[in-house]
Amino acid sequence: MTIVAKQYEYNFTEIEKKWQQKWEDTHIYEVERDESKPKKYVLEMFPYPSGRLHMGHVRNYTLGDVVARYYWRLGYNVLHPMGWDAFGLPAENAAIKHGIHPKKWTYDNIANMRKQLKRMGISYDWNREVTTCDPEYYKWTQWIFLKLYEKGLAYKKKAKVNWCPNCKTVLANEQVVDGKCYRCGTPVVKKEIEQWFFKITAYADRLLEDLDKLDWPERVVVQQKNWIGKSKGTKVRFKLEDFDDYVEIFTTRIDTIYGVTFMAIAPEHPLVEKLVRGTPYEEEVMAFKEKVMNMSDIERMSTTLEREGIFTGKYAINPYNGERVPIWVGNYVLVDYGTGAIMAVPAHDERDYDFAKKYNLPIKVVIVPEEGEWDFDKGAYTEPGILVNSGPFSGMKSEEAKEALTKYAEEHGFGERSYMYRIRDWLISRQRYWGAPIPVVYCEKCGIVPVPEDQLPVKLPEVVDFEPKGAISPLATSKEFVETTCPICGGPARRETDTMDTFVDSSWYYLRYPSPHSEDKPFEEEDVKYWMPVDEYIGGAEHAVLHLLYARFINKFLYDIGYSPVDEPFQHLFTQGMVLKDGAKMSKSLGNIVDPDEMMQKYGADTTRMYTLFAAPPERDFDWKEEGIEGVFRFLKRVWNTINDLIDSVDDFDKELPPEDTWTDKEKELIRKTHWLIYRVEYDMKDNFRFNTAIAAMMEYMNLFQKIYKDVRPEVAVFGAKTFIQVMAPFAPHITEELWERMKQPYSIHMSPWPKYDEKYLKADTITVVVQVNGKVRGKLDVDAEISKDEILKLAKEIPNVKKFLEGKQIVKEIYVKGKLVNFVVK
RNA sequence: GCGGGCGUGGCGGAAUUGGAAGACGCGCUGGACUUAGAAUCCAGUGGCCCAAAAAGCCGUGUGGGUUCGAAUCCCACCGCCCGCACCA
Repeated sequence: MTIVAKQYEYNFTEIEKKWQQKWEDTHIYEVERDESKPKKYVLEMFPYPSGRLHMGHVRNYTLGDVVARYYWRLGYNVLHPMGWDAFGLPAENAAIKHGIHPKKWTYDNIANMRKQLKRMGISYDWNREVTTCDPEYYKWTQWIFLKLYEKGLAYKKKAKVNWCPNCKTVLANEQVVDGKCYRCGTPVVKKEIEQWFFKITAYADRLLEDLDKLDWPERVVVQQKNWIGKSKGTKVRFKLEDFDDYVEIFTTRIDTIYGVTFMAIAPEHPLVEKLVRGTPYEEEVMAFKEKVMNMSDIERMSTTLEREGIFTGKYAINPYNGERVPIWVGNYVLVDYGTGAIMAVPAHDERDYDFAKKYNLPIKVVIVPEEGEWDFDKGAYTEPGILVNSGPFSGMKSEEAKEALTKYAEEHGFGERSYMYRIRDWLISRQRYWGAPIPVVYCEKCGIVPVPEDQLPVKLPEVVDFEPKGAISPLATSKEFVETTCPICGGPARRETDTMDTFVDSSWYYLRYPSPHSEDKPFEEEDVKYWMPVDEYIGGAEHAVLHLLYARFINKFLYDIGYSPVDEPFQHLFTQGMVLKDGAKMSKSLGNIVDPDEMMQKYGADTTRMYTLFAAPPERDFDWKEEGIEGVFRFLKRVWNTINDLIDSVDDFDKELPPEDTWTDKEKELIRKTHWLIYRVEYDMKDNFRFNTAIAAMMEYMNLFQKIYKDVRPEVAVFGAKTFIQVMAPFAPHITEELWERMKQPYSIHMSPWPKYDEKYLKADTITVVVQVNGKVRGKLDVDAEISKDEILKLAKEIPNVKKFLEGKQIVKEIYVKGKLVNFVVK
């Protein structure tokens, strides 16, 4: 048993500082476009500069760093940049609360967080730092707006929009979760205001189809698919009985149209008023409409809300069979989906069924199951089946009937094939100060006039009254900002005072890193052509339908107008799990925050990094445990002591391994394990970043190394130690760099080639074969790897314990799985 | 309700994809070194049976199935997490 005699002081603070300085001085992580080398673009979602890094950031950026460092070692030219999603409400709130200017607040926070990231030893190319609130950046955010406007994809309209009374601004649909503001949780209310929108719906089909090209987590893909919510169906126009007008409906179940017994329209539908005006129904119907419209979104969206409705007194005609169909107003019909009106088929739709039961409307069966019976007293039959009572279409199967009925509608001009989407256009105006101004002016003569490109950026004025004013942006208080001249006629004009949603800023930042200093273009063609797409994008899954959808949209647009070289920006997406404490998300109010600075001070950056990787598989949530980080700290100290002890006893660190035929058993064991380690870590890197098991392999290796390094020749031990720290370098960059230097190796370990394993050392010459009888382990054999089946079966039968179980039985089958096990099946 | 994921020791988690369940770490127990502790090192650690060991039996949410062999595949059920949810 060998015990490390000496303890070496592991002064991580000094070591980490020393190397961070040297990396910076020698610019080793700075990268240039180089067509002669293969590239990798590794990107982590940039943070909002809140002022302090949290453990979620530490985990996120450590993951990215390991990947980036690994790719460097494989010989790639690696782009690994960092920046700041620097516009946003908290800066403005700080200004209101503490009287600090949002700009100062933001830049102070950035300075602190940049320091924290450097202290973590992340391999960023800081020359490429991008800050979205920098006029040199938002100039191009505004430019993108102008390009969208030019193509008719940015437009202004008066709309009922989501308003957060707490944040005092409007929100996009994606930013409303369960009827509440995604940021502060306040229930949103509807407000009718003129707002700017981006026409993301024009890209709905491509955003949907191209999901198949991406190497993304299923979960995120599914979320985007649901959000886009495409469904295939048929539009049908039902003529009104008393007017020269019609009700248009959308249905995915045109095969049930002979079963229509009423129609239901949304209370907000413009037809409602027209149908009942001046009739005895008017008063009641309008009262019902009021009642429904006064409900909050939360109430209205509630699944427990009872289906209610009211008859309008009017009828429409089913164009297929000429039947008169009563028109109702229903609270369950949504004005902003489909056409805001439905054909109701109680026999084959649960909602219509409930409604019909409640108001005693007829239930007409037009679909029966292909096999078996359906009891319509119990509920609607909503599955496909065979059509009955459907005129000439009776007897057809649902799928076939859908085609035939749609074709019929098209031929007779009262309907056609149609697709509906759940996704709405992206509302991008915000009534707040700290954002990129929308580059538009309003001229009395010329109307809406986009600011010419050569006048960008439209700069934010420094002095304004930040106090929110309701539906008016704080920018409106700045006379100097608002009052301008029209770029067309030169007459007096007013600037748009709303700013853009911060998700616009972050929808293209990955394109800026390749050319962060470009002055007359958002980015250079050769740069993005070389670097794009992002090969590895790492961040939280909470952005599934926010940032990740917006970024895909904006990139597609830039691709279409010839700027982005790729139609999808993020080839591979990795969504990491959260860091919890005591089973809950860390938060100030719960008082369960673990501070990264504190951890780095107590254990060092290497330990903190490795613990966040070791604690759990990276895609899973994990609970922060002080004992856990101590375990990793112990491991690094063990590495430090052992390798320093070796270093003390060796002079020449560059000696070749001795010839293979002279290797002792222990040397052979250590050399084999070394190859195994490289293989294991590579395997885990490739298999979805399984860094937890990669680190486990390093620990396993160290356990063996420590046991036998004194019993092997120095060159063998040095080979093992060098390989080990080379493999560990992407995970713990400082301690490995220090040990590398102490082994007199050329700077820097992080630019040294990744070690290679040799297959032949992965297989041992002797293997342990398990011997089973009827599937139960009864013995083991250590045998030569190349042993024949006959031989091993013979040996197996001689094991006393196996013999015991074979005695008096008849062997019906003998199984030998090469290198693994023998199984005797006996009776 | 629909869709997706998961369920393994006291805990976090392994199991190279159908072949020794529990790697690695934490925790715990015993020991060495120490006046003592911390640190470090060594040994042990799924349960049952046993004074102990060997041998044996049980064991991957539950019940069934396929297979020589199942944590892994199939069916049913239970529980947890995530997403969607009157979408016509």
